Amino acid sequence: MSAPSDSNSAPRVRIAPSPTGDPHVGTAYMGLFNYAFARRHGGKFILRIEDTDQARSTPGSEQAIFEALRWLGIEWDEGPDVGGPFGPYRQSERLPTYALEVERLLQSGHAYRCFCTRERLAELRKQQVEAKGKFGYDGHCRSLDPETAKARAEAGEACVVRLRVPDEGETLFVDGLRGTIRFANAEIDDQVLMKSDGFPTYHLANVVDDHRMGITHVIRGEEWITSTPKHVLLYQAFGWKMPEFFHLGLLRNPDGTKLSKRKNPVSVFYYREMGYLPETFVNFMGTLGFSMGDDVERFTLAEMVEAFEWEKVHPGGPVFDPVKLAAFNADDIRDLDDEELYRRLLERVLPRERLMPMVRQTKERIKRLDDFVPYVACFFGGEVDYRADWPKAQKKVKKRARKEVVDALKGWLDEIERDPRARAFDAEGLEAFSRDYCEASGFKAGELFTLLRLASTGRMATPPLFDTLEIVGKDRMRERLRGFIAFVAGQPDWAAADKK
RNA sequence: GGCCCCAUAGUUCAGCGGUUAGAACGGCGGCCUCUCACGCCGCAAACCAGGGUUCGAUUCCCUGUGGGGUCACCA
Repeated sequence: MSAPSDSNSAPRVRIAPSPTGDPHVGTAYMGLFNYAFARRHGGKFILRIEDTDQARSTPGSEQAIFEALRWLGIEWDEGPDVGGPFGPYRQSERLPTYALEVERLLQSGHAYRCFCTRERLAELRKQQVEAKGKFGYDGHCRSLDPETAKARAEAGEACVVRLRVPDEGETLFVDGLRGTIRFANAEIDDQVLMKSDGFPTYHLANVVDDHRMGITHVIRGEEWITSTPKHVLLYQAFGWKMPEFFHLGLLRNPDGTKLSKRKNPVSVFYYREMGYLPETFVNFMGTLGFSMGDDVERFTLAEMVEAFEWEKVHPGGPVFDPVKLAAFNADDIRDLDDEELYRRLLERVLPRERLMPMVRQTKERIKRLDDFVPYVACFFGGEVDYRADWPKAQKKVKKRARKEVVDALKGWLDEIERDPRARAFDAEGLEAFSRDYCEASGFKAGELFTLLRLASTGRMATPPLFDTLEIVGKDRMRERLRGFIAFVAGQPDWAAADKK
């Protein structure tokens, strides 16, 4: 049961993405650094799926993570699909382990059962916000007698298990990139370890698995710094040897905030579909927060592995600049020989799966086979030119103030992430969602759909809108709509000035 | 707001006590050229501020400022 983690044995590292939605660039980024470190030292790189959030996890996105990482050439040694000596590598399959460990914590008094309802917690939180005081659990159930608490739980009363954090003193750890980081215990919340549905939270599952899988170095994003003391407390409570911690800077949007799909494409698949070369993409990620030194910035994965050391890693959060990525990509495309480029074009741009939906759409609208290409042009590439047809679209919304239009489009863009029907981005779901959205926003279908049509294709005459959007794809549509919104916002207002 | 992290051109990185502070992307100008792109040449562009330490600070320390993260029965 004890893990093989002598300080001089080969390192074991891991990434632990949760399978919710599209494979995130941030996951690939952390994967790259973990991979590079592991390979550099002849260690193992493990992929563990953290699917403890039953509400958000989806089976498809686990596959998507595999696919995205493999596309980039970031291969793992142990994982749910390839197996390994410390499996299972999917947390939903390790529930008994967590139950066992949590019981130990309960018995040693490092954790306690909490029967507070969500309502009470919400109320507590509200008061804390109003009082502008400290946030966090107030310790209501802390002093419950363990035996009676146990009896209540066994009688079926819903409860969670919380970590008992000392009131006094401080908890510290050494970050390999940032030095010693210390937190006053009073600042640390009594973190929930086990949810009422019997699933562990990230904090518990993460520490238990890292220990049991013999993880020696935890390399992850700096968003985790604040919760690391909780993990440290857990290691101490269990009496386990702690791994070394390295918190990398977070990838940022151009405005400096944490990279998010609201502001930037964040799906690895977007970059694949747009035709970035995987080796280029990896190289580009490797220039963020890492440097070979000597002003060298073009390198292969193998070269990065060979050169990898923590002294070359910079802890600040880099902006992910798609313009520079595109420049790298253009450069690498030029370096491909013609045969190779042709092969990649076929594989990436013209595969059967991608073309087939377009074939169906186009069939009854083209007169000659060759018309196909201009007809489907709007399904490829990034930006689209909507300026020519804008006056026509504008007429459809001539009674609206510019701001109304902009807000409606922004709202739609925001909502497609929240609404489950739109999230899948298929024609049927999109239509249902969009019609409801019209109702809610007070826009007529003819108004909104016209705007979306122009934004997505640059034209006023297209196949049915929602079939079109499905083929254009969510990420591409998001990009185009962002561009369109900026364009409209930059137009002079056309509605009468007295209109509210 | 509390706590934590970070800080060199617009952006990504070099620098690791003494440099005309270097490169890439982007920007600007030029050359090449039937156009565009490529290619080539050049220009502008940075050490957040104030205190220390030191013979000497972009570099080490402190404070401030700015940016970011985090404060869930999400990870």
